[in-house]
Amino acid sequence: MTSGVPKLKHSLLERLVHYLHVLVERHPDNEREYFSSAHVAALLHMDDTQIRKDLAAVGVRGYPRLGFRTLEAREAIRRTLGFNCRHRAILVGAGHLGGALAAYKGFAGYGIQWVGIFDADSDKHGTRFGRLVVQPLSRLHNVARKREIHLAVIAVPSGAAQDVANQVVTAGINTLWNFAPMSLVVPSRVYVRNEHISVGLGELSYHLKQSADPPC
Amino acid sequence: MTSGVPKLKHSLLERLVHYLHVLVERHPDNEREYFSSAHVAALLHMDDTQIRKDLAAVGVRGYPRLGFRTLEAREAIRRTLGFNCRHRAILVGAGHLGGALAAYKGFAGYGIQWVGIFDADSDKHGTRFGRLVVQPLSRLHNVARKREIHLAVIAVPSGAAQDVANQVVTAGINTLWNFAPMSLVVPSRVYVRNEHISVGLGELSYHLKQSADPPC
DNA sequence: TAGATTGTTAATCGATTAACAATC
DNA sequence: TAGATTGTTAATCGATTAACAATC
Repeated sequence: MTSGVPKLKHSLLERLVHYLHVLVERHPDNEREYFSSAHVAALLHMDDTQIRKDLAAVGVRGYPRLGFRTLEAREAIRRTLGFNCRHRAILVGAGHLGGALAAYKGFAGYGIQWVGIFDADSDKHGTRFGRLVVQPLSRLHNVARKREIHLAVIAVPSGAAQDVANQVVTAGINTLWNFAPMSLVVPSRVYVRNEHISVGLGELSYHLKQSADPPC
Repeated sequence: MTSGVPKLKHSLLERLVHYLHVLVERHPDNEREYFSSAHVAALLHMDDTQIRKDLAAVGVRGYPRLGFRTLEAREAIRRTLGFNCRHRAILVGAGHLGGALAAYKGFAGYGIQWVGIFDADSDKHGTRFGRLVVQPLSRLHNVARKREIHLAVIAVPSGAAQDVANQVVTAGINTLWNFAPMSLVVPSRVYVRNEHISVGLGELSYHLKQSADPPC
């Protein structure tokens, strides 16, 4: 491995997303030209040293007495995370969840560009989702041949997920975002991010159990 | 802090969920009476010592030469996470995402029992979601008065989320599962788990940027 | 018995936090 | 200048991994 750019840890990436929230979405401090590491740290219940180190890691330097430039930090984080790139993505599954994802306007701000929506159910074919029309999954190959597709979002029932994953991988897509509550088996070159609902639920359920009175 | 039971770390809870997947859902090894820590470790790309320590933490002892009893470990994890409890929950938001959550059969296996679905949009009132009918949010207080509600799942657009959170908290619900892509301000006694799509997206976007050719 | 696997202690590693000099 | 805040090194803390005796 002779790559010059070290791969950033997931934990850092996650913290960067939180910083971005604070910097752009969460607080009316948006408008402030500078912010201090202590300020962000307090909002996120973190140590301020961590903030400074993380910002240094993405190439942002602060100014003693003033803090960090909001605009500069925001753009550096966005660039680091790749939110300024255009990620061409397809959505497989036009059910409730697929509909929710297709309807979410926020994706555009993160660089996601939908180039196709697919579903196995022929009743759904032709249905409009914004600009796009639901197509049979069999058309995936044609779509993928025309333009490189970077990401496939899988929002189908568990029973269909592995089959969909196979087809998507065969079509040459190497990054998968899996919303089906099951693990997918894919070749090692393929990257899968699972959005398993049970992880969050496990945490919540434990919390509910702990605070139950009388104990469940 | 004189509580006898130490609060388990989130990281442990998350690992437990993964073990449960492997043990019940993921592999046909379901049927095996025993499993070894090395086996689970290999499937999850982890160190086997970690598995043994985690199982010990939830009170499961293994048997030298044999491993751990599948059934015993599974039930211990489920009990630890509270999946054997009945968590009475309401769902606020009957849009795409709310529909996806209401339709997900898996929740029953995690102890979630829906006791009400609410939406601000009067066009949706009366719509059936399985056994339940969408009600106006104003009826929340009545529903909450009849039976204690443990959890409120918030699946409304960003703009409405804070308002919904306020009402839910006023109705006496102290645990929130927030699917709206924004942070909620709540009293400190209220526990919020955020399911922010941007966290997963940040990781994926970074990965896509790294593997982009030509670089985005 | 020999051998596979656990349980646990010790060692390592990495992440977090504290301290403080440098800066404007 | 005094004071607030960064940048960075050192210290602490906790999590991970290695080692190995105990067990069946």
